[in-house]
Amino acid sequence: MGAESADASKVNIFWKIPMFEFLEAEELDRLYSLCATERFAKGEYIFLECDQPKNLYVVVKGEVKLLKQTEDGRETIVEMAYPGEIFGEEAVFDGQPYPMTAQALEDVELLSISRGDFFSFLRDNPDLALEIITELGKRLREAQNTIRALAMERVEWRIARVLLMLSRKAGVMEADGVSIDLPLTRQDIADMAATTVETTIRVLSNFKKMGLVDTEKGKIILRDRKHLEEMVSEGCRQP
Amino acid sequence: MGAESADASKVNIFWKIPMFEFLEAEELDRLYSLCATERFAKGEYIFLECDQPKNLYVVVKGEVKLLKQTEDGRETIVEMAYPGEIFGEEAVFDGQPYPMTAQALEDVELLSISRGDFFSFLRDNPDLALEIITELGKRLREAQNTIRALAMERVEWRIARVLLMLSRKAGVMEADGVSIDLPLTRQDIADMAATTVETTIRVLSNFKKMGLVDTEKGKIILRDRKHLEEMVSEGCRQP
DNA sequence: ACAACCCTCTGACAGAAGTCATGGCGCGCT
DNA sequence: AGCGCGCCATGACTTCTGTCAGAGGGTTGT
Repeated sequence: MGAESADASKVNIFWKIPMFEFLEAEELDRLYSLCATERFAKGEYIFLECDQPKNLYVVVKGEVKLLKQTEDGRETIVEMAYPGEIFGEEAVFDGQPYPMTAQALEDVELLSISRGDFFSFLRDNPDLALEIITELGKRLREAQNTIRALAMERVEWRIARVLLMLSRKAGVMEADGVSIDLPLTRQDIADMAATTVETTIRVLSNFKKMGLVDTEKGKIILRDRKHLEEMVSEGCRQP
Repeated sequence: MGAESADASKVNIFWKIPMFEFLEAEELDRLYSLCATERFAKGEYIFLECDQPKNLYVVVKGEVKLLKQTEDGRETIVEMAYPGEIFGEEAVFDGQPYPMTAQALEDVELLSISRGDFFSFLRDNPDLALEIITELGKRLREAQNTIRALAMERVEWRIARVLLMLSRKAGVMEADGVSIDLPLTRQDIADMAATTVETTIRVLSNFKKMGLVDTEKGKIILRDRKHLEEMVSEGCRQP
C-alpha cells in the first residue's frame, strides 16, 4: 500500500468510497487525475433536467437533491446523493439528457469526470463496471420501493419512511434518539414523500405529539425509531 | 416453432437482443450453453419477492409482471419484462433476495443463467458489463419517471401513460389505431397505474366516450394516440 | 429598528379517488 | 342446461389529502 501520489489526501477520498476502494493505488491516482473538483453553494443547480450530459459526479462533501419538476413549479425529489455516492450516471452512460435536476442541499464539494474519460477508465478497469452494476441494482431496488410506497402507503407511512431513510444516511446518535443532520425544510421532506408542505407539517406535529420525533433548532430527532420502523415494515411479502 | 434441438435458432435469440448483439458468435454460443430454457404457464410465479436469488432471466417469448404486494393482497406492478429484456438482475448482482415477485402474464419462455455462470461470463466479456450498465440506467430513468408520475399526476394521466407504454412495447398497428396485444385485465392496468380496478374501469369508459380508446374482444385499441400523448407529455421541464 | 422574506403552523373547505355494494356478461365445468 | 367463477360495469358514500387563507416567529439586510 505504498501510494506515492501527488495528492495523497485527495486520492484518499476515493479510497473511502466503497465503489472504488478495491482499485489499485495507481489506478486511483489515474482516476483522480481525470477528475476536477467542483463546489456549489447551497441551492445552486449542478445540472438541469434535459441538459446534455457532460459529467459524472461523485459527492465528496454535502448532499445533492435529484429532483423532477412540473410546469407549475411543484417538485419531487426522486433520489438523494450522499457523500461517496455518484450521480448523473444514467445520462452519462447512454448519452441521453439528464433525466432530472441536481441541486445542492447544502454547500457541496464534488468530483466531476467527463463522460469520455470515465468510459476509458472503465474499459481499463472491468471490475469497476461490476461495482457500478451492483450500485445501480441497489438504486433500482430503492426506486422500486419508492414506487411501492407511493402506490400503496398513506402519507404518514411515506413520511416515516423518509425520516428513517434520512436517519440511516445522515443520522447522528444523540442522547435520546437519532438526529438528522441536514438543513431540511418541511418542503424538502414533502418533496421526498410526494406530498405537500401542509400535510408534512401536520404529520410531523402528530409524530411529535405521539413522542416519535422531536425538533430542536431546525433539526429533526427520531425519538422512537422502532415504532416508526413498525409502521413502515420494509419487509418481505410473499404471495 | 417447437425447435427443441436446433441450437442455431436459439443462439439467434441472443443475436436479436440488443444487449447481446455485439458479442462474437463463439461467445454467444458459450453464453447459450450456460443457459437453460424454462417455460411457465400464464399466472405461474417465476420467483417470489424475498426468494434467494438463483438465476438471471432473459425473456424469449411472452411477458413477465414484476410486482410487489402488501399484506392485504393488493399488488403494484413495478415493472414489466418483454421479449429481449432481462429481469432478476438486482438480486443476482448483489446477492440480496429478489426485491419483487415475477409472474407470467401469459405463457412465457425464458432463458435462465445461474448467478455464478453469468458472473464468470461477464468477467470474460467486459463490454457486456457496459451494455448492462446502460440497460440499468434506462431502467432507472423509467423508474424515476414512474415515481414522478405517481407523485404528481392524476389517475387519468397515469392510466394514459400506462396505455402508451404498453402500446410502445406490445402495440400492433390496426386499421384504425394501435391495438395492445396482451391478455391484460383491468386489474393489471390498475396495478400498473397504482390505482383500483373501479377507477381504471371508470377512466377507460371515459376514454372510450371521448373516442380515445376502444375495446374489442378484450384487447384495448388506442384510437387517438396523439391526444393521449398530449395529456402525458413526458417532456423536459427546466426550472 | 424596520421591513421583507422565508419558514412553520393551524383551520376550514373542497375534491379526487378509494370503498362498498350490487348486477350483468361470458366461459368453462359437471 | 345450470352452476360457479372471473371480469367488467355503475352508483352511492366516505375519506384522505390537497387547496386556500391567514397568522406568527426568526433571520437578513438596509
